[in-house]
Amino acid sequence: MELRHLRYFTAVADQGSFSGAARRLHVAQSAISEQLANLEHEIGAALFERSARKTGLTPAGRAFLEEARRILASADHAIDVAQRVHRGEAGTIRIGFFTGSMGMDLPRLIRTFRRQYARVRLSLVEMTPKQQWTALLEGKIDVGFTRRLEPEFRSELRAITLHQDPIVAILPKNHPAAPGPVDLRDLADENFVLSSRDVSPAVFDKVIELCSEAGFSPRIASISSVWSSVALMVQAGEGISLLPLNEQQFRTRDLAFCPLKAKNAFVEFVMAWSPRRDNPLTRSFRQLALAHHRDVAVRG
Amino acid sequence: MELRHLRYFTAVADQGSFSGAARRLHVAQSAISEQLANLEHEIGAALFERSARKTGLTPAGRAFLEEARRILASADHAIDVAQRVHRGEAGTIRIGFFTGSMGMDLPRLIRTFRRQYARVRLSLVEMTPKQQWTALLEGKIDVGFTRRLEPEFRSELRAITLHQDPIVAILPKNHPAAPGPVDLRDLADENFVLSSRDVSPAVFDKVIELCSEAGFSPRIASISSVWSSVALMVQAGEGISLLPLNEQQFRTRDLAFCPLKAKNAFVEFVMAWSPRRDNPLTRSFRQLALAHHRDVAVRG
DNA sequence: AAAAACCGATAGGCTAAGCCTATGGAATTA
DNA sequence: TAATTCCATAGGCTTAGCCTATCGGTTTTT
Repeated sequence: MELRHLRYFTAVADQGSFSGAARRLHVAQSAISEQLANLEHEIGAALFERSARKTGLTPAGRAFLEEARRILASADHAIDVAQRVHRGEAGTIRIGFFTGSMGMDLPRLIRTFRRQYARVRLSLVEMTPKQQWTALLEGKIDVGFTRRLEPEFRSELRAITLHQDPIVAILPKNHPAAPGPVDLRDLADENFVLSSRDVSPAVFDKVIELCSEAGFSPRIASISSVWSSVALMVQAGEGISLLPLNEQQFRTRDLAFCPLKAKNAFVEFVMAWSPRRDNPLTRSFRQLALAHHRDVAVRG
Repeated sequence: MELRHLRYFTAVADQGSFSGAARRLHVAQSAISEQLANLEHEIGAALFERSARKTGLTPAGRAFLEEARRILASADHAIDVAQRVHRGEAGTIRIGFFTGSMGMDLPRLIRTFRRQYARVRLSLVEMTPKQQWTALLEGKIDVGFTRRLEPEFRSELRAITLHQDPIVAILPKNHPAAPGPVDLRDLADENFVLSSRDVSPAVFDKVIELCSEAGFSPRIASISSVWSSVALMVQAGEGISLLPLNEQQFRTRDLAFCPLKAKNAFVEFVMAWSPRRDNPLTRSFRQLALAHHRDVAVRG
């Protein structure tokens, strides 16, 4: 079955006549006859009742007509949708985010965008900062809220810094250094519970860098990939941790979050995209995100 | 655009490769290339990003893919629906009825049928008994609840009598003949408000026949096509009326409905259909209607 | 570093699908 | 009865869609 069959079929149904439809479609009547015979043969049921002088639908034909109209309308719609997306008037923006993005008021940005671009769907995909880079390259997401890019991605991806996220020490409530500000040198002999480098090289490397500037290399007791298990470990006395402030989803009563004295204790929160896959729609999303974030930054 | 384009398109989208799709569809890779180039040209937007080694969708392509899948599914569905209707498993039964049919417990029949044939839609069309005959011939309805057929339709249509509907005299409350039983001869000098012969020849002719048997031909004061205006006329003292009992939708306080003494004061309530357009679905509907009516008759 | 493998685009030829004109049978209209 | 209108069918033509083969480009293998 092809759309041609449906076009012919609906034309005949509309006109109530094969030859009438042929005139309307600017083809010979025999073409209509042949195509509809094929269609009926494929379906295995008569769609028309042919009696000389008058042509009407069978019950099966009436049922098929409803569907045929719907399909033809959908076909037009499909082309229209593709064109609108091509022009940047509609579509889906796939957004990568990670736990820490939520602290940055991403939800409010989403709401703002939804209001302004009602025809645009937003699809949110949770990924680690590192996963987002490759996802951007592969075109699995259009924009990523992630950490500063590793050098190997700098040529292929663009990124703009939205925020400097302070790194804090996470200590048991009763730790002598709490509540800070903490000098990292005082923590040199602690065990560290860090988040995996696979999740966010930027954070991991920054932690190592800070420790090294403080004159030691951290003794790593355990590595974890999710915030909740880091919290659990620290509470359990397994060690202490250093993490960006915004990655903490909820403050736990039993933990202290202590600022560091080091002035470069920050990791960047960036919005990244692939210039090679740029398109009008994601461009306007980025623009709005930037404006939105400036707005938030000024308020805060 | 043809369905072929959509089949090729979704295959490529699924396989992530032109040649892969070609293998799956058992055609040459060049055929895929050509057809998709045509499709993209018609839409006016690229649907795929071709880079050697990897082929992915553009944003427009992703949007189009959703629609394409829907359309292909609809096409399968359309064929399926037509086949089911052809086999009598689904479809729409278009039923003609007139005011009097409601008195015959048509609503309950509808409900019963709906329960048993959930996939079948019933479409109810109000028409006069006479309109139903031609509608049956033209295939505008599948079954009609109507009055006895005029002779000219007897060869083309079948009808089965469900009920004999007594004709009653409709008199002002204080009329001397009320509440009956009435001998028609007592009404010979009255003015009559009758319903139009165009609405129901059976009723009109029966009324004339009854009067003629009573030895007079009725003086017709007014002819009306709807019950409510007949009631209005009689209440206003314009005349009296003779109508089938079941065509009265609601009893009005100011009117008397009086049985006649004549023993043939009946018109038939019939179910009619066109044997030429018969199909399994309407056949089973008729069967159920018959059983249902027997049931009602026994109870009453 | 060269070779092999794989990708999609393109060219040229072939075939069959779809269209055309012409005709025929059936029913309606003049 | 003749003329008209309907749809089906036959036969021929054109072209759309498919095939094979090849090319340039990239990745993978050797």
